[in-house]
Amino acid sequence: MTAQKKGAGGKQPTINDVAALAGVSKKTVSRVINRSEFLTEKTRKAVEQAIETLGFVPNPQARALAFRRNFLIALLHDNPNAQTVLNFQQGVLDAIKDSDLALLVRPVDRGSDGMLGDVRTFLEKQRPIGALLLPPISENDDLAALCEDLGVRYVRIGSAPLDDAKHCVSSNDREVVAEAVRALIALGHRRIGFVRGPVGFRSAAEREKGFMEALAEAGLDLPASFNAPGNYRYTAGIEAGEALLSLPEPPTAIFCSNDEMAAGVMSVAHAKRIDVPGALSIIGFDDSPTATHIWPALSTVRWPIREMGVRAAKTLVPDFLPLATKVDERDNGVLNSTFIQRQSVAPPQS
Amino acid sequence: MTAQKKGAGGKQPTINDVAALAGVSKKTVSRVINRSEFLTEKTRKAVEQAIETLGFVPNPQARALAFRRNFLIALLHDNPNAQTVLNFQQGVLDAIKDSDLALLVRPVDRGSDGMLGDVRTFLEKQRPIGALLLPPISENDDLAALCEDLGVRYVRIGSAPLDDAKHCVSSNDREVVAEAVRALIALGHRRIGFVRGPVGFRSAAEREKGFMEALAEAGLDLPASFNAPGNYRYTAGIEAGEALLSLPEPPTAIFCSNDEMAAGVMSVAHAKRIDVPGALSIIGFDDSPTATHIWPALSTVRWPIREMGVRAAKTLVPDFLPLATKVDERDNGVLNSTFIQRQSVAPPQS
DNA sequence: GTCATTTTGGTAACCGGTGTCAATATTGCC
DNA sequence: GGCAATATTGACACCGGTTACCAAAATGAC
Repeated sequence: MTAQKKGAGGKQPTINDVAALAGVSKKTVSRVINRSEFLTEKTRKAVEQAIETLGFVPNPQARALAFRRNFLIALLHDNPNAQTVLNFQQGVLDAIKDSDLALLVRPVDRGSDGMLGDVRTFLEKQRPIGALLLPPISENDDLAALCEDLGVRYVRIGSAPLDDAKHCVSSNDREVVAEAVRALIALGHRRIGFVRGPVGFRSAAEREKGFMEALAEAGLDLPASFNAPGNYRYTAGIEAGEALLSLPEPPTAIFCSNDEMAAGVMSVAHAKRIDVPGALSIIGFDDSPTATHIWPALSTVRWPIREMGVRAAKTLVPDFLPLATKVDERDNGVLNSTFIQRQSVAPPQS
Repeated sequence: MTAQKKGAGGKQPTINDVAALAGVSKKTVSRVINRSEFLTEKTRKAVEQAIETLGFVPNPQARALAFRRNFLIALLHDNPNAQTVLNFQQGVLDAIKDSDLALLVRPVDRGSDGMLGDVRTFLEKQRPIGALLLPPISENDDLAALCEDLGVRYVRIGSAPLDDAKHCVSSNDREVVAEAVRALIALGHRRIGFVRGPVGFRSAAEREKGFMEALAEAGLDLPASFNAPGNYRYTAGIEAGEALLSLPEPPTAIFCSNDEMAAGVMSVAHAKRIDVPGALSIIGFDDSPTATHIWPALSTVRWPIREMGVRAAKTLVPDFLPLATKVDERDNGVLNSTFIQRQSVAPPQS
């Protein structure tokens, strides 16, 4: 029972009450709150005792005003994938759990003209210590510049380093995509299709690079007809599936740049009575809930999104985190994604 | 171009700067900010002009301190469904868009012992104006009592009224489930299975009631073997599917209490080569992304979650919202869910 | 024109913390 | 013991707004 029950009407005790009770000045209490090192053990104990007795909780608004900084960090995201956002968010919360920080969430409308202005207004009004930028908006350099300009720290999350390690946490998507495609090749696949991500997305480019690398290693090439455009949406997967699976000699395996599009391709396969994985292997990317909710379960690449949230928070506000299991200076901020094998992949028929 | 570009180092202008420029006292500026009525048109214009020129943004921390209240509202959620949380969140943000409010997000671990204590600590530390409780934690009366005790307003979101209208926004799930089941019956289905939600969840109970109502109306009953337990997870859907579809006389249609379980049932049908919807119709609930990402697309019930977010915010903090399209006093806080027909439903065979 | 009443603007105190810097222990060293 | 160096603590202004209260100006009644 650490929580002291206060009568509903009873006012919250202030630092002055604590100071009076402990017989010290409010500044000393402030020092205890902020874990100043220049304190006698005896004084500290006395103050802590008084805090405990009164059930004192420092007023964050007052602190924020005095510190000229809010104890808030902002999570800026466009929402391509709700589960990703929430997992990341959970990671951030894991990291700031025992700190004084709280998390502000702010969806951003990537498309809109006023986007930059909106974010500026938001940051000016809330003045968070820092901002975390989730992809795809993390790829927007103007946003990073805006944070810089406003003196708001920032960390960008990406599928490959977007910035120096102080400002970026990323995963090694390219390598893992290559690994996944190598697995297809090892099974005997030679006609492998590709469904691209949206133009201009770094994540899409990385996945494509990984795919191409694996193909090149094996001396295979990608016919234009096997290379379908996409935009990370289910409907794009449907279109790509229609296109690739209507070819006279369709691919025996298709790598899709994300799970939703893979689900679309799989739907087309079902509609065309093409057996998955017997006649067609499919791989996606993200390990979204969809990956395990479709049948057969989708092989995919999981990026360590929650862990990236933890890492991002530690990178953003190391000085506000308790006992901060510090991020190694020499760390480059790259975390490992994993290729996950499920039932959607098998050797090609005969 | 409302945003004024400030040099990076340049300090944020304060109310004093505005007062000086406009040639009035800070009190007058404060009156303008807070839309006081006792002001000459001329004075107000002058102050607004100065604010515009300086790009002044009132410091929310200072206001919060002076007002003795934070301009924050908290969203407390356990995460059964990421998309739901995010959609609701979006609705809340729509509602508070032009206010001074910001949204704090706080996942809650329903299972953990310290849950109540954690939430208490959070609320005491952040002191938000109010809290929004998403299901399933909205069903926890202790949480509501805690808010009451701490003087934090709250609104509970539920599948049926959980509280008086001042504290609750809900949808009419029961009716719409009944409607969906009636649709099955109208198509000719007589052997209809049911996959329940988790025990103790209000939402699960409501969906079950709706299902039973429709059956009763048609003079049908639910054999025990057609009534499968579930917990809203995909794996529960798999188990339920295995059970129901292995019966000598399996149901021709199955209503699942949520989409994930419906996806599980559908996977089993695919594995057993049972044609959906030819030999088996399936209906889910939630209209989650999964519903449209599986094949065939799932008929389901969509609850107006984003709109509920808007409504919840309006109910929680009507006094902080601009021109608040006020919630009608006579409104009971119930919004309408919708039955959505997709490809997973058809008449029973022969 | 004078007095009472209503509007408006100004001053000072305050919200609950923190920074600065000086004042007061405490310790080390000769 | 005396003095310098160092460790602790406190006084006070200040963060950027708000309210309380008062004074000045404007308006209306006689």
